[in-house]
Amino acid sequence: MLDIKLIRERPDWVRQRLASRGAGEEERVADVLKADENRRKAIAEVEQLKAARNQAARDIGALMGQKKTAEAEARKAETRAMGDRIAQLDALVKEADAARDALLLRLPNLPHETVAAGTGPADNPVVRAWGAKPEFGFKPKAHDALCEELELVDFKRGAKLAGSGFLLYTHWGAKLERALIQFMLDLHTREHGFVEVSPPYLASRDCMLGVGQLPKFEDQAYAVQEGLDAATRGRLYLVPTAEAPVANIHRDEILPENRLPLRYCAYSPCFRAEAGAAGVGTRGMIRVHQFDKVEMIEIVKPEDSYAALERMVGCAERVLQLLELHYRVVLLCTGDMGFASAKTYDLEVWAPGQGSYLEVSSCSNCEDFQARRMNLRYRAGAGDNRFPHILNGSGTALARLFVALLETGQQADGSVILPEPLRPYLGTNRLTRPHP
RNA sequence: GGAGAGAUGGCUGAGUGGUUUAAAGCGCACGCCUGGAGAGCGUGAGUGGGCUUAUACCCCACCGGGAGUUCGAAUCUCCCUCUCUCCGCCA
Repeated sequence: MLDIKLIRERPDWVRQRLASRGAGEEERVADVLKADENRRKAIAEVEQLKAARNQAARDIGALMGQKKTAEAEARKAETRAMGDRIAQLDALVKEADAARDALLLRLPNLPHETVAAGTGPADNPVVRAWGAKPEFGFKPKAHDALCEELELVDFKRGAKLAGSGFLLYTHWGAKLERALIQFMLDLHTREHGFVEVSPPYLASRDCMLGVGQLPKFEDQAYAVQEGLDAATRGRLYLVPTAEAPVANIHRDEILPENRLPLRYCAYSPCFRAEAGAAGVGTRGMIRVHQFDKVEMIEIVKPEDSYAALERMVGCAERVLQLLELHYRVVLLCTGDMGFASAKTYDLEVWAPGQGSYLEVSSCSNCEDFQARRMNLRYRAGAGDNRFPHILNGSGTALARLFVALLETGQQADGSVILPEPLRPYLGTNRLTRPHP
């Protein structure tokens, strides 16, 4: 969430940065300022009364001590009415607080000044590309055909088990999925300095609010219900990304400065309801309700966060480089960025069978937007607690990486050659039909 | 799921309605002392908010979370969460 003091002191700048997202959010700034003013007025009034009540209580205590019972009773009687007034005003403060927070929690982060202005994916500048589109002496197949022929994924039965958008990996497909997860975790922990964690796959509402997944995007999450008790729905959510639990590991803490940067990586399945997304990308495994992902989270001092973002993108790129996949890096423009992010790079891997690039990683610097929501601070010095910056990045998302790997490695005979680093994990250098 | 016990500041740990609107010890920071260190002595130190040029002063709130009783709640009542012990169920 945005710093209310920043909004108070530089409302025009905040409006201008919000406007760059092109969603009209800048119109909410006036509402926020009004709500903030209401809140402060209510607080000032009730606190004055409370100070008076506290003084009265002290006086009564002293009178009782001196056995001046009559005076004490008289003082009690005149103080009694104050309690009701305070209760009323407290309720007003609570209301004003909630009103302000409701607005603040729905305002997106401010795009960093280095982010290109734009309105959609077409305006995302390509920062660099690595490798080249592979050449084939034949017409490359799409991954769904390869999956069926090599029995890597059983789409039909996956849908039978949980509905459209759920995958049943089989034979080499299941092993390849597992191998990719392990390969990426090994890479990030051994070479990139991340600490591996394995979080719960359900996250509390507070965690979801903390990363900015809620309250705006409730329709995209799977809310679970505990047993038959419908009242429990909305307390826990299936994680849409490991970012939700992992970024919140230190919520409500004040970290010693020397613990930063904290670098975590985690595997988790990711569950996305993505209501009403029929049409584009519904075929195969490019857009599904559950996919696997290895996520990187970094908590850093503010002055280090943009260098950390570049580094994190490099860590994600390293995965694709080692797997010998052609990809490009794009900088998301102001109109295409996620809610919590100040600056985001996407990695798009080439999928020859699709004839298009697929997003397999998104690395974002959320600055202090999330730290503020989750009340995570670090001690920069005596009496100087600050919000750290939090970054997240996929390193990388599966399913689509799986697609690119199959489509890139496919051979004329229908088999798929694996890049060298995966071979030890699978015990083979080539995927073939599991049986004749 | 059932029964019981517990949750206090960085840690330990007092505190069952009012000079305790959080004692004491340890640890911490600074100062004095010392050639230096230690010991000793002294001082200080939490979080958020309001008011502010101010991380100064003053004020409000915070003893797991929420509600209540009261002039006044760490303390009494109710609900919830978490931890520990035991029982049941379970991979």
